[in-house]
Amino acid sequence: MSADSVRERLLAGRAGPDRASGSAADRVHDALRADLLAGHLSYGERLVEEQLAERFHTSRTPVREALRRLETDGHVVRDPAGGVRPNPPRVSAMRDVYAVRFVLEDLVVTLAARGAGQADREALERLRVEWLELREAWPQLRDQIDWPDFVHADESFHEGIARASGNRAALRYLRDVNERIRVLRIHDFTTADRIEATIEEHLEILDAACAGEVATATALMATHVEASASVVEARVGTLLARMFDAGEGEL
Amino acid sequence: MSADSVRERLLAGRAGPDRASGSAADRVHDALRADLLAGHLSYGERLVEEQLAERFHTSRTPVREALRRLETDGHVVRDPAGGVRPNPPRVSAMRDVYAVRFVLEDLVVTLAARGAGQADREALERLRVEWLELREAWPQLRDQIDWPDFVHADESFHEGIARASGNRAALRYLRDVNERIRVLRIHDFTTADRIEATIEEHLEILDAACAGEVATATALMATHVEASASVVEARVGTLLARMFDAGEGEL
DNA sequence: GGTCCGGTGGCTGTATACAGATCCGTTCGA
DNA sequence: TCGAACGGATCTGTATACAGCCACCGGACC
Repeated sequence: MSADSVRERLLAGRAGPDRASGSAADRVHDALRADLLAGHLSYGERLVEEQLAERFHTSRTPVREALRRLETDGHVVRDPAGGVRPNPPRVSAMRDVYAVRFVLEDLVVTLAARGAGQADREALERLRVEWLELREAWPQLRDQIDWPDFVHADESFHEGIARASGNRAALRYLRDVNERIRVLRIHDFTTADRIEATIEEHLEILDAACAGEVATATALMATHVEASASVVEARVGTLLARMFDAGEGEL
Repeated sequence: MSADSVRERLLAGRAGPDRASGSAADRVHDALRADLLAGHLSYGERLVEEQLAERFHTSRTPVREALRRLETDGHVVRDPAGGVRPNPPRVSAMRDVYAVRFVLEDLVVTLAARGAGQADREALERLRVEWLELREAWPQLRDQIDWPDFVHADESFHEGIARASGNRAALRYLRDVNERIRVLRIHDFTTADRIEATIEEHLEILDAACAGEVATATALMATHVEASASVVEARVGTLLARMFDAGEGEL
């Protein structure tokens, strides 16, 4: 397996499902979501349907729908004065979502490691092979990718576990959780150390899960998610402080 | 506290937030949701924007929005042939959602019983008083209410715990969980026995939580939710079998 | 008889006009 | 000078027309 193909897979989920061929509502939604995640919109800025329609060369109808979707995903909040504005990240809200993530990740890794179905076990094994390849390829990749993009590889790992759990509801809720904390988790992988540690942790979890060692797998997963939460909280704390100083957002 | 006022509180949440004054989209959404929960729509029936607009004396625009909301709440699914149709309940999907509910209820009761904040502790105490009153009033209420309506009282108990946990994300996800299993949970409270047992279990949980006995509270909550799952699954199993015999839905 | 192809109806996606609510500035009066 | 009412700008909610897609159906050809 070449480093290039691993790199391709790693970057595949970067912008989410890249549906250039989708409806106008999809286009607007994806574009705004990307802007929000990249921090291109300041938190005071109001997003007004008419203006967005003009910007995306479409009418208000698709824009309306896109804004509603962004709202239910927690990316924007309604402004009493009309329109919506980017939902400023708060440390307290992040802690709440992470607490939910802990218990959901524990649930899916338990189910996956218990491995009732043959198909689930095989899915775990495939995931393990992928991450073995990624570890192999990392020395070459580290100069070729923007490290924050690694968050998408990380998400695909956790999504893989959730799939292997066979619990579709848990998968759906974990996706929602990821959607809500992605804007912050981008700040997780900013050093090579963090990425290399993450790769090792993922492989340890997969080893335990594939071996059916439920207790080991859940313990490792708890440590893994805990570490991510700590790193993100530390980084985000200083980030929010900086934005606050700059008068860009409210805490 | 009179039985009447308890009854009033108990039935308050019956139809969800009853916003007769809301937008047309809200009206359509609430009406369709009520129909779906009451089982007034057969699972084969396609809901088409134009027809619904005529039925509710409005245009397609609010109907569109209502259908999208019902879709994200899992009440309807898109039909490849156009429109949406009621999402037929499946036992396997119910088990998945209940597995998520287990871990979320465990999380919130843990947080609530740990009771970091004074306000949370007071909220728990108020909830306990409400259920003491409900137990008191039950002998009179049992002839005055449709027992399935008790599901709304039950939900308000669990929502109260989630509020007292102080974790807004968990509260949001539990609301979503409730939204998805309500159509089935209606079949939980069809006997006086079940209702009386539920009241006692709620009070035991609240006693433990108010006393800060975390382990006891979580154990009681687990037993409580487990019992609900069993009862619902048994009832729903026969219900789905009957619908299937009648050719109304697909499994 | 089966399969492929083109027509056709139905439904969604989108554009656009209009109505109603709300907020802000201004002006008039005390 | 302060307050209240008026007016206008702005934005969302809703109605409606139009365009395009897609499944379904019927017929022709293999």
